[in-house]
Amino acid sequence: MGRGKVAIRRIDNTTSRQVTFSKRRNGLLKKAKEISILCDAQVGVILFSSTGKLSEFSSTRVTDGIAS
Amino acid sequence: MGRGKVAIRRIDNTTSRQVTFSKRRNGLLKKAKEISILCDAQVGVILFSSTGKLSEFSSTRVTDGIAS
DNA sequence: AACTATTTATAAGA
DNA sequence: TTCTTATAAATAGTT
Repeated sequence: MGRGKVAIRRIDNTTSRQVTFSKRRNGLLKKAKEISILCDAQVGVILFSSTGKLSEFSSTRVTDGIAS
Repeated sequence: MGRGKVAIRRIDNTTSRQVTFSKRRNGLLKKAKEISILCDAQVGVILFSSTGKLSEFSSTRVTDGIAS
């Protein structure tokens, strides 16, 4: 999508890679949430950026079934 | 996307829900793979459909760090 | 399972 | 780095 077509290979430029990570992470988490709601599915997503920053989504609270 | 705009709420019709799950699962797994390659990120996605079927993606082999 | 009309995501640019 | 917008990609409804 976007102004140009992009090949799926590692982005060499560090800044571009981080910008793209931020944008696509938001998109991925949004879609994970949508499919969990639309389709009544249980979904978990976890990402570590190349700088080690964690992002996650889960359709059910992580404490479910552990304690309460 | 698609012929009509769709509200993000549970799809009541079972057939439609399963069809949408298949389509969106494919899209989600594809995007997970793309961000892992483009951005050199570690990514895991796991889905259980409402019928209990499992789908998953991980950017690194699940055995990494467990044995070898 | 294929097909498109449309919506949505997003690559570049500002 | 947040906002814009042209364009690629995903997908809802259809066949």
